[in-house]
Amino acid sequence: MSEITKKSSKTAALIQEAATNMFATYGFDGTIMDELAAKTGVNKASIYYHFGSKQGLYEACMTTLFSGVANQVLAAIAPQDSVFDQLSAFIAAFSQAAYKSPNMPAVLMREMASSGKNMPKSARQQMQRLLFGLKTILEEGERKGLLKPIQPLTVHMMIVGSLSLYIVSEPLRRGIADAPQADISVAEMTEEVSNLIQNGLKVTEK
Amino acid sequence: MSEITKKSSKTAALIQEAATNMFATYGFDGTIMDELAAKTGVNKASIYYHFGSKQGLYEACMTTLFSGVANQVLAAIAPQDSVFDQLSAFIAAFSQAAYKSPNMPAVLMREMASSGKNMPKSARQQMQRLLFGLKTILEEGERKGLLKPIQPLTVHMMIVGSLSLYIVSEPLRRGIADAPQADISVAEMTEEVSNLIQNGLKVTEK
DNA sequence: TCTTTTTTTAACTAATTAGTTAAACTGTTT
DNA sequence: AAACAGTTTAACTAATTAGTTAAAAAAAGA
Repeated sequence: MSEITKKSSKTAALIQEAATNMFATYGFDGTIMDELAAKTGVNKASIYYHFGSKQGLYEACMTTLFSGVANQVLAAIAPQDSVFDQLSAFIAAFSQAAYKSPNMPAVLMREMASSGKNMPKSARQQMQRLLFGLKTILEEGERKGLLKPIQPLTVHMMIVGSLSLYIVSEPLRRGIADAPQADISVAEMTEEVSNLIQNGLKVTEK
Repeated sequence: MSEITKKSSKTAALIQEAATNMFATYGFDGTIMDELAAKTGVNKASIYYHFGSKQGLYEACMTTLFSGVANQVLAAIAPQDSVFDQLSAFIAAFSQAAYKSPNMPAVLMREMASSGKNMPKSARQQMQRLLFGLKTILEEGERKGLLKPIQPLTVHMMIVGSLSLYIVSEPLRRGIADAPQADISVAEMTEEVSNLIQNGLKVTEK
C-alpha cells in the first residue's frame, strides 16, 4: 500500500457513500456534518482529514455520482443499429442508470434549481456528452429521412426531465394512497416514454 | 381596516415575495432568515410576527406559489375543442405558468428530490388536479379513437419534467458559452414538446 | 384626543454548525 | 524493533442560525 491504505480507502468510501445519500436527500445545506459522522460511525475530524471541507466532500461525491453516466448510456448504443433502436437504447440506458442510482437524478434536479453552482465541471461534462450523443442519433435519423427535424435539447430535456422526475417522485407517489392504480413501474414508464418519443419523431408517409 | 392593515399586508407580501425567491434559489435550509431580513429591509422579528416560524413562512410561500396553477391550466382548456387542441393548450398553459413564475418549477424539483416532505397539501392537490385534467383529455382521445392508450402519469411527467427542467436550467445554459446555437427559446421548446407528444400519441392509419 | 391594538424594533439567547487541534493510535518502511 | 507516515480521536472554537423579549412606534377605533 503506497499512497492510500486499505483502511483509508474503506473509510473514505464509507463516508462518501453516506454523504452522497444525504446530499441527494437533504441537499448541500441540509446535510449536517455531525449527522453524517453519526451515520457512518466515523469521527467528524476524519471526514475533514479525508475530504478537506464540506465543499470538497460534495465535489468528490458529485464527481463519482456522475462519472460514467455518459459512458454507460453511450456504450449501450450500437451505431450500426437503426436510429430507432439507438434512440430506444439511449432512453433505456439512461433510465437504468438513473433508477440504479436515484441519487443522481435527485442531485441533478437540485443542482438545476440552484443554477448548477455546486456542480463540478466533470459532472456537467457528462451531461454535455449525453446531449451530444443524442444529437448524433437525431442528426443521423434526419439525414436518412427517418426522423423529423427537432432540437436535440428538446428531446434531451424530455428524456432526462421525465425520467428523473418520475424516479425521484417514487417515495411521494407511494405515499399517495388515493391513487394506487395511477402509478406505473419504471419499466413501463421507460417503454412508454421511448415509444412516444419514437412515434413522435418518426417520419410518416403522407 | 379590520384584521389586517394596509401596512401589514404590504410588509407580509414583501417578505413573502423575497422569501419565495430565496426558497426557490437556495432551498429551505439554504435560506437564512437574517439574509431575508436584510434583503427586504424588514426586521427579522417582524418576519416571525407575521409568519410564526421559518416553516410557517415556507408553507405560506408554497401555498401561494402553487395556488392557481391548476386553475390557469385547466381554464385554458376548452372541452369543445379537439383533444389535440386541448392537449396543446394544456402544454402551452403549463409552460406559460412555469415560465412566468420560474420559482414554481424550481421548488417543485427540489421538493420532489426531498420526497415532497415540506410541500403543503394544497400544493400537492394542485399537481393532482393537473394530472386528473390531463387524464380526462387522454381518455377522451382514446375513447374517440384519436389517441393511443397511454398512462396519464407518463404524459404528465413528460410535460412537467421536461418544461420544468428546461426553465430552471436557463441560467446554467446561458452560462455555457460553447453551445450558443444549442439553446432554444421557451416558445420553441414548448411547441416542439407539444408537437412531439401529439404526434407520438396520434392514432395513425395502418 | 385618548385608548386600544397592531406592528416594528434593537438587543439578546440558546442551540447548532463547519471546522480545528494536538495527541493517540495504526500502518508502513527500513 | 525503531522510525516514519498515515489515520483517528476527544475536546474544543468561533461563527452562524432560528427564534425571543419587551419596549417603542404606528395604526385603528371610539
